[in-house]
Amino acid sequence: MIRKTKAVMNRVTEVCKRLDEQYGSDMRTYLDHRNAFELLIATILSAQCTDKRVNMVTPDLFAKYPTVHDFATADIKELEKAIHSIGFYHAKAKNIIGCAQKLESDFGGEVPRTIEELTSLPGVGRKTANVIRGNIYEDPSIVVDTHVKRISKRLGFTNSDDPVVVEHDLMKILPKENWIRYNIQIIYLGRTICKAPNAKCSECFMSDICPSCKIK
DNA sequence: AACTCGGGGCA
DNA sequence: TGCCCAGAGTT
Repeated sequence: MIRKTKAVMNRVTEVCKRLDEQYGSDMRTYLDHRNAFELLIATILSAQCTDKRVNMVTPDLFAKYPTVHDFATADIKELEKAIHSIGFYHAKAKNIIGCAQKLESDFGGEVPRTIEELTSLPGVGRKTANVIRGNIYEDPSIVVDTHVKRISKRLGFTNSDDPVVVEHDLMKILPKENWIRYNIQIIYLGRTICKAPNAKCSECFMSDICPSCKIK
C-alpha cells in the first residue's frame, strides 16, 4: 500500500493538472455506445483487443441486435460471425448471450449498478464492472488495466502488481470527483507515450516530475 | 499464480 | 515473423 506523503500528494496534484491541460477535462470511454447495455457489450468485446476494432463492429452489431432480448435469443454461430474480427470470438459470443439472458432473468433487462451484481454476469470482471460504474452511473470508480498499473508504478502512485491494491492506492490519492477522467487520460498516455518496453520519455509532458524518467 | 482463449495490426 | 491489444475464467 502506498503512503500519502507530502511529496506524493504534490506530484498527484501536478500530474492531474497536466493531464487535463494535455488531454482536456471531458475524456470518458473510447467505446461507441448509446446506452448502458451497449457499453456493457462493447466493453466485454474490448478485452485483449483495441477499442478501434471494437468500434468497427459495434454499429452493425447493434443494428442486427437492437435489444437485450435480441442478444439473449441470438444464435451463437451467427453472433460469432458478427464479431469474428475481434478475437476470442467464441468465448465472447457465449458470454454475451449468457449475459443478456441473466440481465433478463435476474435484473429485469436493466444493467445493474454494483460491482457484485455486475461481476456476477458472464464475461464481466472487475475492470468491465468499473467501466460501467464510472461511465454510466458516474459512481466513483477506478479501472485498472495494464496501462494504469504500469504508469501508476512509474509515477510512484503504487508499488503493487495486484490490480485491487493498485485500485485502492489510486482511490486514496486521486481527487475523487474526477477518477474516471484521470483514468482514461492515464490509459491514453500509456498507449501513446508511456509504453511498456519503450517509453518515449523525450516526448513526455511529465518527464521533469516523473521518478522513472530515463532522460534527466 | 499460472495458463489459456485468438484474430488482426503493425514493426 | 513476432509482439501486442481498456481481460476473464478455470485450474
